[in-house]
Amino acid sequence: MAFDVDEALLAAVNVFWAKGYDGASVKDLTEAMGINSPSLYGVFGDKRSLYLKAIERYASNDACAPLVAFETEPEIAAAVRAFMEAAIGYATEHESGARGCFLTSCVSTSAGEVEGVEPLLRQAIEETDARLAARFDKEKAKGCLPEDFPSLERAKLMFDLRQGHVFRARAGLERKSMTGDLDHRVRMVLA
Amino acid sequence: MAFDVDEALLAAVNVFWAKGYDGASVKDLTEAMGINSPSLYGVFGDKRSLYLKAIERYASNDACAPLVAFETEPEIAAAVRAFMEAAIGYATEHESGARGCFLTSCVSTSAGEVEGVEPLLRQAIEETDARLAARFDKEKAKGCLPEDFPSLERAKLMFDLRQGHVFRARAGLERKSMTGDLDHRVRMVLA
DNA sequence: GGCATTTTGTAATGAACACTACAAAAAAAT
DNA sequence: ATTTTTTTGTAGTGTTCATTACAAAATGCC
Repeated sequence: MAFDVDEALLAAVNVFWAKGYDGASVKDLTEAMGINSPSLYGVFGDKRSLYLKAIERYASNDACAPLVAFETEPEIAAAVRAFMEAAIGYATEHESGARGCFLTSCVSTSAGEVEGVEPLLRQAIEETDARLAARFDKEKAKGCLPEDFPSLERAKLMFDLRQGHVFRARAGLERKSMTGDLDHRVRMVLA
Repeated sequence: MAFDVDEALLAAVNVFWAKGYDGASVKDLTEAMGINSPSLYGVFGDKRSLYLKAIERYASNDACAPLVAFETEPEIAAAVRAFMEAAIGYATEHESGARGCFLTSCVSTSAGEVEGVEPLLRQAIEETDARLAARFDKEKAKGCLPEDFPSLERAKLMFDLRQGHVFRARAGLERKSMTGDLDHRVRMVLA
């Protein structure tokens, strides 16, 4: 039976997320993916290529969940809050059991060692910044935010705050230790 | 000649920082440390024990540089800014060439896999939060901040903002892309 | 100076690593 | 139905891994 490539790739994300690139063996990967190593090499190329594909998949899907929350909530302050809450929830209660964020908590480690990783990280950051800023620009066009509202800087601010939550979650801190100041943070973003 | 244990440990930090725990071989470590493997095992125990000691050393020394900047600057707003600038500088221009922060960019990855790491990370975070909060409490006692100023929450905010810069630095983004909004961030920390 | 300890230098150990080979079975394509 | 492609299942390859052994040299301690 031909295996479901996307399902296998998602399984690979979860292994890399739990163990990092060097800590995840091809045996770990093939077991989680439910395929044999010749199939892994046949379809994905090699371990590093699989890793790059895993990063791309994560960056274009999972990492976007808080973005989607931000984009779909109609009122902007509620949208900022939704982003933060989604990010915290995602980092503390992922269905795979992994904590933090694959990109920040694992892929970062290999940025200087595995060729091709750093550009992907940079791209993911820049695209997230841009996507967050685009929502702010929409609010400005509607007159809900001032014309001189610094969309990109506030987008970066939201992204940076998320990284703090991610690190805390990875270190095992409780969700509720991260939710006490969200009102202030939302105000900070929209000030 | 007996080797300098602290110098060797610092060299180990730099290797682990560049390659992560699994990516750093004992050969890499002994070469950088300038000792032979029986000495590494004799003095430090084994690779994992060395790693834990490297984390502790980093957490009690290097990770503290922005804290020291925050604690030594007499005026509180300038102190907050000094923290941010020191954190950015540290993450982008470390003398070893490493980018980001050892704890966030590398140690995080092994949090769920290497026994003993997660408690150290948690401790480092909590101690940093407390140390930042202590400076705020001092300012409150002096009457420079309001009595109801939420020291711990703002300490956490500063720490979380730092994580954003750390991730960007690790991904290779330029220092100047991170410094455009510091005024706003300082204001929000003290609001 | 003599003895004890540490370090060097080197080699070895057993296991694990990423990746490939290949025949048979299964699935997909025609 | 036949042919082609993919996958399974298994084993093998050469290298690397963390760690230990051990003799000789160097250093530290009394």
